[in-house]
Amino acid sequence: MYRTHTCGELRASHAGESVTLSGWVNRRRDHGGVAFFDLRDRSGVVQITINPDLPKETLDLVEDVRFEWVLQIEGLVQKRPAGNENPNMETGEIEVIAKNITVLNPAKTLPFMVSSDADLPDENTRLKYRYLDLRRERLTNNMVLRHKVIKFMRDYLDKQGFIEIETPIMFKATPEGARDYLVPSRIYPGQFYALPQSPQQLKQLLMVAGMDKYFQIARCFRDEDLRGDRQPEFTQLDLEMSYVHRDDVLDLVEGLFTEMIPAVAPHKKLLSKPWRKISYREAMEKYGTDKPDLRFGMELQDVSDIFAKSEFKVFQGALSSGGVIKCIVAPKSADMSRKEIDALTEVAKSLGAKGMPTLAVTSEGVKGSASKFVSAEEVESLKAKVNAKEGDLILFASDAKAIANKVLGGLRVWFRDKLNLADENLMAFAWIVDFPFFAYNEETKTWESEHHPFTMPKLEDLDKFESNPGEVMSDAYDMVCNGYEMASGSIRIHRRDVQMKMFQMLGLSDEEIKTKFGHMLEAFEYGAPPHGGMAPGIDRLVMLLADEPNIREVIAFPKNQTGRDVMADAPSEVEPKQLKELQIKFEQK
RNA sequence: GGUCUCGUGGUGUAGCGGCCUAACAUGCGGCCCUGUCAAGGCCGAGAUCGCGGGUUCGAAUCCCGUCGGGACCGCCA
Repeated sequence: MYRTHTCGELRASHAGESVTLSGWVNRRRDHGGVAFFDLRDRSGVVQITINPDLPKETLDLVEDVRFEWVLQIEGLVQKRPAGNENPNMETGEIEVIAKNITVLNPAKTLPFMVSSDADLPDENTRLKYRYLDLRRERLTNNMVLRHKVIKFMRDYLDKQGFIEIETPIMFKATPEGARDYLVPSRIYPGQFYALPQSPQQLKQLLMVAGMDKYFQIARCFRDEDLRGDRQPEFTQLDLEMSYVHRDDVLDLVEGLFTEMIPAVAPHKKLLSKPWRKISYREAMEKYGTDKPDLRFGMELQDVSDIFAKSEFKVFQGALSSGGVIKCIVAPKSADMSRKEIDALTEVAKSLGAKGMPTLAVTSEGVKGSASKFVSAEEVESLKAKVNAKEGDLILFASDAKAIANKVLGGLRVWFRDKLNLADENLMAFAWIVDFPFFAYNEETKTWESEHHPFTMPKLEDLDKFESNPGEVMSDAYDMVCNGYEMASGSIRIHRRDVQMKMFQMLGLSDEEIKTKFGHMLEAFEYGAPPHGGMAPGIDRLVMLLADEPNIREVIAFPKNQTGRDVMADAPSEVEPKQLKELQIKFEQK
């Protein structure tokens, strides 16, 4: 038997028990006479005490032991001598007096220390030795937290009458949306499976199949460029329900999250119960994004009316070409240096701004790049309207509304980080609702579905489908939290005629519709129930709950920003024989 | 595809034209040490400063290119 207990579970109540432990040497402290090892397993760390009265060969062995050796310890649990307790350790009241030590496996010197997060190595090195990096308490805890989150979801949904159903990883390529990862077929040369961007079609077909309430911890694949919160494969809690309206879905998921957060991450507070519902339009107007961070204010304000007769050419120009003048007020930032303002202007430009006029409210009146061009009356009405106080910095965007919103939304987040405006223990969940159904693509001059092509339009907008597609609202919704999109969902189309119209609006030919989506349309002819669902992203959720800066920290084996697994070195070339079987040849190498 | 940024012993940093024969911490090796918990003390080994080219009397340091990492924009139905 390798062990009778885990390292982290021992407490004062175990005093007097003989135990066997197995684990890694986290630290060693050799005093020449007495020596200590901290033995670690997933459950935690416990101090092993080696007294000098052990046999010589055991003491010689102790001399050789180094960090991360795997040991088996047989010993006696004892309360530590008075004054020697360590309140910083879960097991700090006791120690295990070693009677026998077995080396299960020695270890080479590791490329980095795993017993401390100080001097964290370069991420590439961490990823190359991911199996070592995961030994860190922090990453181990992340894996445990992730397990708890998924376990809670399964238990909760089970109680609510959901069943978990697996859907294929090898499925069919879809024309719209993200790029597909393709899997060549050996049996059908020249044909490909696609890895699902989400189980969207399959879960709808499960509704047609009468499964009623389905969920799955589903892996999704999208071949797009990566970010800190985006991996090529990621995990969603995918769920779908029959005979529901929007609020049935929202209430269910809100209930799940509201109960889950205190259970798995008690230090996190919820912003509000029930969650706010914010229309897409309001989110864009007030926060400049459809995934607002609601942990702080600094809302965008439209001040076009104040500058209707402005002398400032920049403002004039924006208004005369149909744009707006909007601003945000950054608290206690009137003294920002020229250098900082310049750097921030670059941020604004990267978001599409042509410039970034500012007004600093100081005891000696307003200063800043716009101060020369604004009248005293304008300043007074501005200060009153946006509630700017001495020491505040007002930043403007004057442009087409969409650009102004985007720029100020970006600056708002920049100030959040600079001024520490957001409480990191707050989970500011909200629903974004009433999305437009179509988005106009300026490049291709076509209408595209804003969500996905299976989303139900609002019934009252059906007659605007052709006359005014931009005004059609959809029964889609997003869950946002702290500036991240956490989930996306919708009530789906369950009627063949509406789905057909949708595909036609998106410019698909009858032939394309038949070959790409024929199975969906046919399914809808056999009595498809009204249904809807959503899919919360698990990686981002765990990232926020674990206070991690990116989702790689909560994924056991993530890929780097260029989509590479640096541990196994994938993707990699394959044997010519494999390519030949698939009848694949490359034009050049 | 674009913008910004980083690359110095095993690891993390400092150095940013000559004081560099590259510093500090940690890890590593050796010795000492009976109550530590980032144990402590002493000694020692370990880096052609990512790579290539250029400027210069002289380059870790400046310039160009390239490779690799990260952040962001595009992209992500």
